[in-house]
Amino acid sequence: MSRETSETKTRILQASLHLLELGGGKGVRMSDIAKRAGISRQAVYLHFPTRAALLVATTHYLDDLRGSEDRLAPSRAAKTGTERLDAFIEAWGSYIPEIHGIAKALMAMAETDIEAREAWSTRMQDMREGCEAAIKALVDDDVLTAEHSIEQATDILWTMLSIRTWEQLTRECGWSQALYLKKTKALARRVFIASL
Amino acid sequence: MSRETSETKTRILQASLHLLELGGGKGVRMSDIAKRAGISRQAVYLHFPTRAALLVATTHYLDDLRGSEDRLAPSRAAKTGTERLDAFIEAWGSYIPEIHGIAKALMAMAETDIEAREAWSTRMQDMREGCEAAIKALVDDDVLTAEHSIEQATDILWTMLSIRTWEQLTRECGWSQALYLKKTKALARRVFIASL
DNA sequence: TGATTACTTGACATAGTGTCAATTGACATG
DNA sequence: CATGTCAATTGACACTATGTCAAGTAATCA
Repeated sequence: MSRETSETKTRILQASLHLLELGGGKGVRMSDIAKRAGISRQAVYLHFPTRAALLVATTHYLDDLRGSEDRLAPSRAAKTGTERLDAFIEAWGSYIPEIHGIAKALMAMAETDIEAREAWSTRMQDMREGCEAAIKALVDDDVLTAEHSIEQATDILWTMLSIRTWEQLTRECGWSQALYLKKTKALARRVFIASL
Repeated sequence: MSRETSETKTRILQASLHLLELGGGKGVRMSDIAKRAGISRQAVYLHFPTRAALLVATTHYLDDLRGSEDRLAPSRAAKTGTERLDAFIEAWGSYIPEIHGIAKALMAMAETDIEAREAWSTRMQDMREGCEAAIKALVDDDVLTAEHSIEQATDILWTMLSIRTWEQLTRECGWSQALYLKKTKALARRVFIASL
């Protein structure tokens, strides 16, 4: 929306993003970000009122950079419900590693900070809409498993595709990104598609 | 193992457990615990060197209280693999709400503290063994879906039964505990059992 | 020349963990 | 009774990180 972003503001966002991506979201302090942006710690507060606000702004900055909307184009263009499900998992699942650092920081912050919690919640709600659209495409094709309502199926897909689930499978279980994508797609088909 | 737990130590653990269960793991401070145990904040450190150590000790205390081992008896006694899978989900899934508060605190601490991370990791690894046993029972009955190796099936079940997944479904999606159990069992059958 | 803007420096408040030293009260033992 | 020990108390302090405030500087614009 609002352009007119000052050069320094952008430098701060770049610094924030870089450190967050690098360190996997681990303890990135205001002073770290300031140092990398080449300004004093206090100057950061001239642009962002709190750490939470900076983290939130960083996610928006990342979205702008990576064009999160465009990623969903193939999903929306899919001909069949099954294809759409696959495409959505591919798109979101491939986006996760890129946003993981910042997501982790925001999730941690959300434990204590309301602003951060709401920002995170909104983002996840957006993602949920993608899940719902994919599920509805299955319903349109009349292939959704009978045992799930649309809402419950959406809940399940949303949970399968959560960042925490991705973390557990790739970090704790050591799955490669490719394996994660392949298995998640197969799992989703098995769970949601009736005609197997 | 080591008995000889002093009365005060026990009071601290009780206080810790109570506050953690109550507040859902939200910001329970050393001073809160001390106050509830009826001693000074500094006195807590006479019994537990760090907050992390206290949290870890609290989980062990909870296990002793609730007899986490006994819960798995029905699972181990199950006749068929499918029954075992159901019984394991029932046992662990019912345990989650009881440990959720302390688990959340420990998970949050694990982000920064090595001691906490290792303690948590060990507990989750224990749980994973239960998953593996359930999966192996399916293999023994020759009903495990062909597409999963034992290890991958274990990974998937482990993730399905993670605390994060429970949190998402019951907290974010508003599922009741009963619905969570029912759906999780159904999902596990659908994913792992071939002869459907 | 003077005002405005962006930034700097240094000091400070606050919150929470963890440490330390000096002290108190209870109880046990020679 | 004297002594020592143990558990706990109090108060002070170090440390880390966020966030605030005031005073000063340097560049730019009118």
